[in-house]
Amino acid sequence: MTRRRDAERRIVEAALDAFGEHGYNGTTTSEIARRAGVAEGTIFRYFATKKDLLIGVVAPVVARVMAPIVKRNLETVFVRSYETPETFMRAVLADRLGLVRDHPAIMRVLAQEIPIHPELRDQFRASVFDQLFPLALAAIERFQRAGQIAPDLAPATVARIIGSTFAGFVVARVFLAPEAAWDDDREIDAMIRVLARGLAPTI
Amino acid sequence: MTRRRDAERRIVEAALDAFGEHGYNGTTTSEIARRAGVAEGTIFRYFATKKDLLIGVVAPVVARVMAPIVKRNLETVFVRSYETPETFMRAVLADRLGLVRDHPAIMRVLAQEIPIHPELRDQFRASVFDQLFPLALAAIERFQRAGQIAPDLAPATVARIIGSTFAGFVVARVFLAPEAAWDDDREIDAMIRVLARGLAPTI
Amino acid sequence: MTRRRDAERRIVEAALDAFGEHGYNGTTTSEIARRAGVAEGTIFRYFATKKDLLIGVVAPVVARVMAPIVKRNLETVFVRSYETPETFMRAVLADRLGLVRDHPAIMRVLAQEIPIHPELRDQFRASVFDQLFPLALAAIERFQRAGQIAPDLAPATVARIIGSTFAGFVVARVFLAPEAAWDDDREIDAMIRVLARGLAPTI
Amino acid sequence: MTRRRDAERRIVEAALDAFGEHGYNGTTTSEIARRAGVAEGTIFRYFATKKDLLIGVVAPVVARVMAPIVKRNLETVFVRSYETPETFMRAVLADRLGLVRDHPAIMRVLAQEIPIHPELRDQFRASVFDQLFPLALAAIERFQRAGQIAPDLAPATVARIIGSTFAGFVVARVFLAPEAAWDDDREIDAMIRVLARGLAPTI
DNA sequence: AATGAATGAGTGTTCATTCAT
DNA sequence: CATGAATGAACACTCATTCAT
Repeated sequence: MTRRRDAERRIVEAALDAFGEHGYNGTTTSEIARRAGVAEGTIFRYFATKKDLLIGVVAPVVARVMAPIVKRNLETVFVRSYETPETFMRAVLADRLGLVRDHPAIMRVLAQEIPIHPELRDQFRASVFDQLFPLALAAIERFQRAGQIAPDLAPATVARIIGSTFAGFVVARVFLAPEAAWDDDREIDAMIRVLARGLAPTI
Repeated sequence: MTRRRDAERRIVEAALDAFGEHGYNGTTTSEIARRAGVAEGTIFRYFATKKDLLIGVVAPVVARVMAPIVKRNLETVFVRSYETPETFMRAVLADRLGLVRDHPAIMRVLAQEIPIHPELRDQFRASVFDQLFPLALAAIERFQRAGQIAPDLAPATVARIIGSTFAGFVVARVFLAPEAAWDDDREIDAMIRVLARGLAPTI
Repeated sequence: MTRRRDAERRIVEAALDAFGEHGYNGTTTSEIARRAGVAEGTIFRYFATKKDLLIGVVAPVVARVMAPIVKRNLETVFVRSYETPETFMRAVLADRLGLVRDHPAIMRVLAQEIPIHPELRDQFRASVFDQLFPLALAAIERFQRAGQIAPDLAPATVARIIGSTFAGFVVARVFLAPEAAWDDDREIDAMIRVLARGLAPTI
Repeated sequence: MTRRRDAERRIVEAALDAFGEHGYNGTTTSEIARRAGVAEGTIFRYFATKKDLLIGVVAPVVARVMAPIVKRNLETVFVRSYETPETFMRAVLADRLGLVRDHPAIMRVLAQEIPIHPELRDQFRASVFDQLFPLALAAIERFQRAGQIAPDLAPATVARIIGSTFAGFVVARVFLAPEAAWDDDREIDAMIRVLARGLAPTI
């Protein structure tokens, strides 16, 4: 039993690593088997096809890992009334950065394969995007009504600017230069400060 | 000559489209030949291997299309002394958005294949990133010395925030929702305003 | 012991059914295991290889089921002096039809696999054909000497005509149209009558 | 062009031989390629799947070789008013024997694979059986009305007896003992005589 | 120069067989 | 003994590349 779960887990991890390095189409099942330390046939005991390793392993990880975390953390984040946009953004960023730091390989594979596989795209859109975006818009509008974010900015634009800034940091931090000496607190402070002032209403 | 260049051009365009849709590894040379309206063997008269269609077609497009434009436009952009960060950012954004709008397929393929092919990554880094980033940092530092951008922000952080915000807009605009009704001027105004205020020194 | 024999019997029956439906090469051991309600490994406790399920199960069935019945019934049939070819043919046909009706699946598998597996062919030829044919020829010659079958017909030809006519009925009856409403007695009467008259000496 | 047709023909012949020897499922595409003297990939230039080698080569041969010959020869055979059942049966047997003698391998493969592949069975039934049987029944009924075949015999039974007798000869002649010294004329005479007398009305 | 048929190494997948539990 | 997870050789099929025309 331990063995079994162990083999499946090793296959999934090997597939993630390999997909991340060479892409889905550039990865052979024999390489996954070699990396996982199992026979090639063993892969197909757990996943009927190679695509099931993507859809059935990467995507469920989206659903299971992302959605719950998203729901649990972000809902409290968004529902909870933050006093200022700063504290709001700081909470969101901490959550998202933690998520990516915990699952960098999955994020990487997702980013690479989503443009190519419509199934992945649909699943990702439905399970993640459609749940996050409305919550974010609602929170932004609340801050606009409270006079803490400029009311003439379209909420979608605000969300995109915040999201882009965070995503840029996460991508640079985790993918582009993971080995650089990052001072996370300083970076986060800088981003929060720039965004908070930039989004504030004109006095 | 015209004939020849014509065939080569059609092959390159066909490869770009196909790579963009199915990725490099998910595209067959026979599909490229079919799309280009040439025989499969003809492809190999112009490109010794399939990878040369990526390295030798996509990447040279990076070098030829990006670098010159980059050099010509951005150098003037960066060298020219802008009066305010607003005008600076507006010029940069206009240039980058134009570039992506003119070559969306190449951008897409680049984004997809760069994580997979080290050669592409190196070439891109050398020809684009290494040329842009120092110029951007220099401009930002100039604004900081002029008291127009907060001096306590790390120039690299500033560059990343600006770049992320612009990239987020471009990605949404060109790739994620190209069919939506975008009011480019309004979006650009919003981004510039948020960034300018956010980056401004504390009074 | 009962258990064991029970499992073995279920495996054999499952194999027969599956071989009959998809052929030997088209049947997987896992399907046999599923049909038999045993684990895949259990099959190999009783039969060292898959081929032993054909050679060692189907063929022994030929030897055990066919030969004894053959010997017991047909020897009495052939040895016993029938008064007329009609009664002789009627006895043979009844016996053969009963055999096929009792073991239709084995007959079917035999017919399908004999052309492919030389071992099966040899075993079948030795255990069945070589025992039947001489007896049949002897009986026919006896009738010819008794003036009940035309003496100018080659005994082998007579045997073949009788055998073909019976086989055609059996095949149609058991395999081609098993669900049709057959009036066995009428069909048998017709065949016997046609053969008896056709084989009778010219007056 | 000659080359091309030559390769396709060699593949078909190699497939026929191999299927005949080891059955469809027992034959590998690499063996077919080796026998045909082409690369394995070449097979798939002409036949998209291995099954197309069966369906698309064997079955069309049924349709093309059998049906036309059937239509041309047998229709004239059946439509033409024969004076006696003897001449009728002699014509039918000559035609069928010729067909099998010309395409023994295809007949063999058909016999082996028809029980396993429903597509083949349906195609064979529709293109051959459904066309032959009604014609045969009509001819038999004509002879019964003319008082040349016993009227109390069911036409289907008569057809089956004639067909079985012929099939038994063909099978023995072409498949079981192709190397034996056969006196075809004598065998045919014997069969025709036995059947004609056997089927004749009681005086 | 252009073609596209031929190639064969390589791919995802299957399955008879083994063996630790 | 029975099990069924693991195995890996073998399979049908693909596709970048070659080359005779």
